[in-house]
Amino acid sequence: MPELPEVETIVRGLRKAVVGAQVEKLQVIDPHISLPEKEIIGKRIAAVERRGKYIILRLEPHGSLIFHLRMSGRLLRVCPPGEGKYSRLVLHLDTGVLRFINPRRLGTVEFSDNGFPHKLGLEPLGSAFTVRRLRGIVRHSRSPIKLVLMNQHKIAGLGNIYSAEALWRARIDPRRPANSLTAPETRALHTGIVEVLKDAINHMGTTFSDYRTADGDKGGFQEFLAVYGKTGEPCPRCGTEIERIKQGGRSTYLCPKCQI
DNA sequence: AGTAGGACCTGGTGGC
DNA sequence: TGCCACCAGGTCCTAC
Repeated sequence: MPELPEVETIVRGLRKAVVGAQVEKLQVIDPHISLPEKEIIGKRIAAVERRGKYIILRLEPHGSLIFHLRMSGRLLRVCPPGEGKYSRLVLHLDTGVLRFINPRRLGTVEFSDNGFPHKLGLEPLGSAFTVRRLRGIVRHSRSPIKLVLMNQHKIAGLGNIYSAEALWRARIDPRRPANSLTAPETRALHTGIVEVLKDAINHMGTTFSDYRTADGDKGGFQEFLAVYGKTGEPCPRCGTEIERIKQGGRSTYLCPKCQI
């Protein structure tokens, strides 16, 4: 469920609380999870980082635990009453407990001893993500622009909500072939992406149902969505009814009048 | 190269 | 209450 802003919020919440903590015990509840206990028990957490939608707990002196929450996972330092039901892994730290909650079991956790093992595209909030680089990404594909934005090998961190919202901000129809975007449209899209992600981080992400911060709180950005999940409601810019369409098997929301 | 469909999993919701 | 269809912040794989 979480996209970049939600994962970033979780990472910031964890960072404050678990950096420097020592892992005392691993409680593996889901038999699908296999971790090398010897590499983890007794280690201290050196850092908490985000790459795309992955959460990385770096251990001292080497190794890391890498989580991906997929659709419904949570990583909770504070677990509200009754919400520990789908705990699949519990990390007992000398400063408290960290729960990996994963109701649909789509989320993953793995140990890596040699860096980050996944290939990902540009970080949209990194300094390398320039208009120029976005132009380079966009003009080599005839796929619909929304699918390009959601491709983690190209840009890492955008998912269904924020790609739809960024396209609305840039007034671009999500079905447009990526390589049909003009230079001004690409510039507007770059701005839309960066700003929607920053705005969402400032509100601790978007909570529909599952997502919680590491402290168990809901995000607040759902109040500020323009199109996502707003079928039939008026476009905040022009008042036209928001439409829902399907792309790549996922719902996309758009304003049929001001996204062209 | 693109795109559709299914697989992985489980739970919530709305219609009849 | 029961059953059914469809929905879900993700990603990977196969097949036209």
